[in-house]
Amino acid sequence: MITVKHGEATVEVAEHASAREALQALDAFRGQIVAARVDGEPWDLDRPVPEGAEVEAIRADTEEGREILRHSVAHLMAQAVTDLYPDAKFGIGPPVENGFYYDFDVETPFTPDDLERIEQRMDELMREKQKFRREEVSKVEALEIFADQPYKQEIVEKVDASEVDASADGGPVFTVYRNVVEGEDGGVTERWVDLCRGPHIPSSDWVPAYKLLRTAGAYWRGREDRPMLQRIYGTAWESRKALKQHLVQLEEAAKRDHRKLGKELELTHFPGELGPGLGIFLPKGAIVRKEMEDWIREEVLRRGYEAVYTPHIAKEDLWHISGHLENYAELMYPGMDVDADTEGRGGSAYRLKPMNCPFHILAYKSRTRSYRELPLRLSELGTVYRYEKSGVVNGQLRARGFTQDDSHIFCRPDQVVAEAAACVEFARDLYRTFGLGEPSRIAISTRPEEKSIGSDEDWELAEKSLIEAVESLGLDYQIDEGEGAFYGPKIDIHARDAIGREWQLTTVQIDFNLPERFDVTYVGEDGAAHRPFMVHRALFGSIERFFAVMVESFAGAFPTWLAPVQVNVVPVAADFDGYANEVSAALREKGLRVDVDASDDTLGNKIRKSTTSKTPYTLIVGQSEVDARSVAVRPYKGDQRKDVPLADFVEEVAAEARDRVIPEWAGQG
RNA sequence: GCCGGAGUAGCUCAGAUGGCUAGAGCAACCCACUUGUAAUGGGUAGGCCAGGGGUUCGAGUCCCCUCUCCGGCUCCA
Repeated sequence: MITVKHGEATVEVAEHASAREALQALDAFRGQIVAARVDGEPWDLDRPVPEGAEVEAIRADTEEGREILRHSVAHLMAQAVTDLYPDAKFGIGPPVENGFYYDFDVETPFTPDDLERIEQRMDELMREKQKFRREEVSKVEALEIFADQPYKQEIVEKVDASEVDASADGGPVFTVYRNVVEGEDGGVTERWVDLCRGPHIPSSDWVPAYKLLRTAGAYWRGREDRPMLQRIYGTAWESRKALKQHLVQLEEAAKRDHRKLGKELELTHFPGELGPGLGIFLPKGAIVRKEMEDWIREEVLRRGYEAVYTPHIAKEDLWHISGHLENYAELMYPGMDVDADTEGRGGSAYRLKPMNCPFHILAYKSRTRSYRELPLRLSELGTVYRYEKSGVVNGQLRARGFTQDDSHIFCRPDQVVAEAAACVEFARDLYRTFGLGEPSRIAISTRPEEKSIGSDEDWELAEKSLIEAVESLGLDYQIDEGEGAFYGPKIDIHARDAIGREWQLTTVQIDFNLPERFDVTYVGEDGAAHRPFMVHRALFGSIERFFAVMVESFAGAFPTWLAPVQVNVVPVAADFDGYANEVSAALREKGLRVDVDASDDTLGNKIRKSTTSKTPYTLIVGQSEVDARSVAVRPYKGDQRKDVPLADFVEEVAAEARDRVIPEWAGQG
């Protein structure tokens, strides 16, 4: 007998008892259990537990439980693919957020029909009630098992056995999972095997709900110089209901696509004539954008920033000094040679700016600066151009020309922490104002392994400062190793939209390199020249990107203060156009954006158009409203109200717009 | 950039296996209707079928190249 425990509870079970038996003995096997955790380590339910183990259950409806399920379904999918395409070589198949994938090297890419066939085969495999049998093997054995699987071999080869296990004498260091079918007579047939840490679901028929979603190309190990494999994405859930919910969520996301809504609501336009990643804000989109810009322009001034304006192009030399041409060249548009003579001699090359920093530095350097001036915060809505790879542009979310609400704060080293913290606070205000709530994630990115400049000491100090800044605000954060910019570490702030999707928005970066390269100085109290630190920060990140997030988060139904048309006045007949115009004038007087629909459409159609354009308020006016000097209010969301005195409505909506109210229904579409 | 898919009217889409002057709904414009809470009726106009090459008696349809878009990879604000 051995002892197992679960919190306070302790119980004796037979030697070699499985995790399942242990949990049952502990009365902890309740609900839908997918696996166990033994002394903190994820554990197959049918794997024996050691003496004295702390055993816990992993429920299927937890993130950990779903990961295990998805990983197992990935195995079943790969097995189905191997059955249908015997020559397929398999790559890796991990769980990912909301699903899983598996990569295959196959002759011809998969089609949607193939996915159906694979699903059918998976259904068959599931009915076979295959067990996932765990086995520990040595490196030599692993290489033998995967003799005809070059990608698996590569994974095995890469691992230094001595690192995985101190017993580097050929002892077990890898785990493989064999999918086996147990016959009636106790015989076992092996169906498939994969290299895997596990754990897995107890049996293949345990899968409650799954669906294959799409195929895509993906580089082996994510490296462009390696072969392109065919990836199949799928999802799996603890219940049919949960799967359904997820699929509905995907549909909901598709409905909110800012490219689709941008077109439907006439917000933005991407004419092919401009080229990929270059868009136009149509009048209605421009209003939303202007409201965003107005807010940030007011706020930066309120917070002690000073506005500057800088050009969009500059001589190439500038980008040599800044280091962009050495570290960033592939993202810059090529040079424009101008002023050369007919032989091509002389002249200068110019470049479109991919960043605003050097310009703000030159603004700082326009004269000698004193320590008394610091921190000096320069701010601009700076439009930059980056030659993004053609495959990555995505509407306004990822454009080749975009506008950063960019600021560079020049400060003394002892001011860095406070300035960085103030930026994070500023970002929180921004998210609250725009209906995104509190940041969902704050990530501090450290020095990249390659392509970075500056001394280790400076990097360390800068990284420490950012951590200190976030900690001073009492906020949680995570460290993203090696994800910093080439000139310094950064804080990236993420937020969730109305349907729970996370977006990376704000970036706050510390830079000690550009001040060095441009020889930026200030005169200290001691009369000597000192080097300031520079904090780069963009709170919206990119105005265009944030705009796209707003469109998707509000599903195009903007709160009143952002809505392109805030009030639409609909007279029930031409006789009332005069009063409709009067109503409109009263609202415009308060700075509200109002349309009057004096078209000869039917009332029903006018209301329909007003509603489908997601106008916050539609006012219906006819004889009774004229008589009472009132309006009938039909809000986009909420109850209709009749006989609202005009003066009251004007005050009410003006206040709502002025206070930038985010209504409760925001984000419901 | 790479892998796959797709491009027909301003928008959403029909146009099997090549075969008459390429269709519909919405939007636009004109006419009539003058409306009380989500689509009034009639008419007109609108297409180098993404662009360019080919195959063919004949190409929106088949082949090749280019451009653009979509889903991913990689990268990123």
